[in-house]
Amino acid sequence: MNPTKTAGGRREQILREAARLFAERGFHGVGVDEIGAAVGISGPGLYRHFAGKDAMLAELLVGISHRLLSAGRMRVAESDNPPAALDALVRGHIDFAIDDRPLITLHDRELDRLRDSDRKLVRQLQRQYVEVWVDVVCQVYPGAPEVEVRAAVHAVFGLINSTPHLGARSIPADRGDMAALLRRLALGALGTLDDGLPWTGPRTGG
Amino acid sequence: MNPTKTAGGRREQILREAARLFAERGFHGVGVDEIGAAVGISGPGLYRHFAGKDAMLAELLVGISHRLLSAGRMRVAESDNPPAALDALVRGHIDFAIDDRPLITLHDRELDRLRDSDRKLVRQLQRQYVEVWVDVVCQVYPGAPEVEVRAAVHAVFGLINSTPHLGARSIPADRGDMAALLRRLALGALGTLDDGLPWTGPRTGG
DNA sequence: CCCGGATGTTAGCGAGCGTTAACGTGATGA
DNA sequence: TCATCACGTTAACGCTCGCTAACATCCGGG
Repeated sequence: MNPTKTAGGRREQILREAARLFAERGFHGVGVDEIGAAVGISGPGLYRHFAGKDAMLAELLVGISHRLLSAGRMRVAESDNPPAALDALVRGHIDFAIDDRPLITLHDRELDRLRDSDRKLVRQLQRQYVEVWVDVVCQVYPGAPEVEVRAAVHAVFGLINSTPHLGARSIPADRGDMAALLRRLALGALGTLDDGLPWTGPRTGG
Repeated sequence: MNPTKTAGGRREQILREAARLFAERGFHGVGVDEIGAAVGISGPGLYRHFAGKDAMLAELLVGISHRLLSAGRMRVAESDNPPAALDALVRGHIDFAIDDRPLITLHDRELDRLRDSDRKLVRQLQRQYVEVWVDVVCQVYPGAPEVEVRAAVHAVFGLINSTPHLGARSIPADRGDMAALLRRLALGALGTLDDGLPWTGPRTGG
C-alpha cells in the first residue's frame, strides 16, 4: 500500500551516505562502489534509484539550496522587525551548519561538478538566499553600503560554515553552547556595520 | 651561471598554475595534461620537475602551512602587546587570503588527498598556527574559556577565508577596502569574547 | 667537434572509474 | 500458477588518467 515508503527511504539513505562520502573525500574521490557499500548494496545497484553519480550530487545541492532559501524566507516573514529577522536568519543558518555538516560542505565546494543547467539553478537559489540576508542587513544597518553588506554576508556564511572543519578538541561539548557562540560571533561581526545609525524602529512615514 | 633561476622559475610557475587549477576544479578534477598545458608544455613533461601529481599538491600545502606559521609567529614577536599582536595576526591572515586565494582554498579543502606523512606534517603546522592565535586571543580576552577561543579562532579563519568564494559583484572595488572590511568583521566577532574584563595593560606583578 | 645534462616530445601501458547488459529472486495479484 | 515488477547481482565495456619508456633538441665546456 505504501511502496514509496521503502523506496523513498532507500533513496534518502543513499543520498545521506553519498553526502557524507562526498564531503569527506570529494566528489571525484568517491566511487559508486563505495556509495553502494555504504548502504549495503553494490555499485551498479544504485542505478535502480538514480540516473548516475552526477544525479545524486545534483539532487543534494538543489535540495539544500531550496531548503536554505525557503527556510530563510519563512523565518524573515515570521519576524516582527528587521533585527529579529536577522537573528532568526543567523540561528537558522547555524542550525543548518551544525545539523547538516556534509551538505554545507558540499554546498560551497562541489558546485562546479554539476551539469550546466543544475549549476545555474543552484547558483540562482544561492543568490536569492544571499539577497534575503542582504535585504535584512541593509534594514538593520541602513548606513552601510550595499557592497559592504554583501561581502559581510558572505563572510558570516564562512564564519558559520567553519563548523564542519572543527576537530573534536575545538568543539564545545554541548550543541547549544556551540550554537550560542556562533550566534554571538556572527552578530558581533555584523554589528561592525553599524555607523552610528542602527535600526531604531519602524519609519513612521518620513 | 644561474641555472636555478630558470629551473626554479619553471617550478614556481607550475606550482602557481597547479594551485589555481586545483582550487578551481579540485585535485581529482584536474589532469596532468591540463597543468602542463597551463605552463606551455605537455603532460608528461611535468615529471622532469616533480615526482608526480601528488608531489605538487604536497609541496603547495606544506609550503603555505610553513609560511602561515612563520609569518604569524614573526608578527606576534614584533608586536608590543597582545591587542597589537591580534591585530597583526588578523591583518596578516587577510593579506594571505586576498593575495593567495587558490592556496587558501586548497589549504582547507584538499588536505585529505595527501600521503599520510605529508598530511601529518601539514596538520601539525596548522595546529601550531592555531595555537599562536589561541595564545594571543586568550591574553586579550582572559575571561574567555579556551574551548570557546579555539572555536572562535576557527570561525574567524572561516570568515576571512570566505574571500575566495566571492563573485565580482560582492567584492569592494579596492583591495584595501576589502581588507579593512574583513578586519572590522573579524575583530568585531572576536570582540564578543569580551566578558567585561578585556586586556587593559600588562599585569604589574600580581 | 663531440660529450653530457637539462628539458622537452610522443606512444603506450595498466589501473580505476562510471555505466550498461544480462540475469536472478522474492513478493504481489489476477 | 504464472506474469509482473521492484530490487539486486556479476561480468564486462570503454574511457580517462597518472605515469613510464624511448627518443629528440638545445647548449655549455673540454
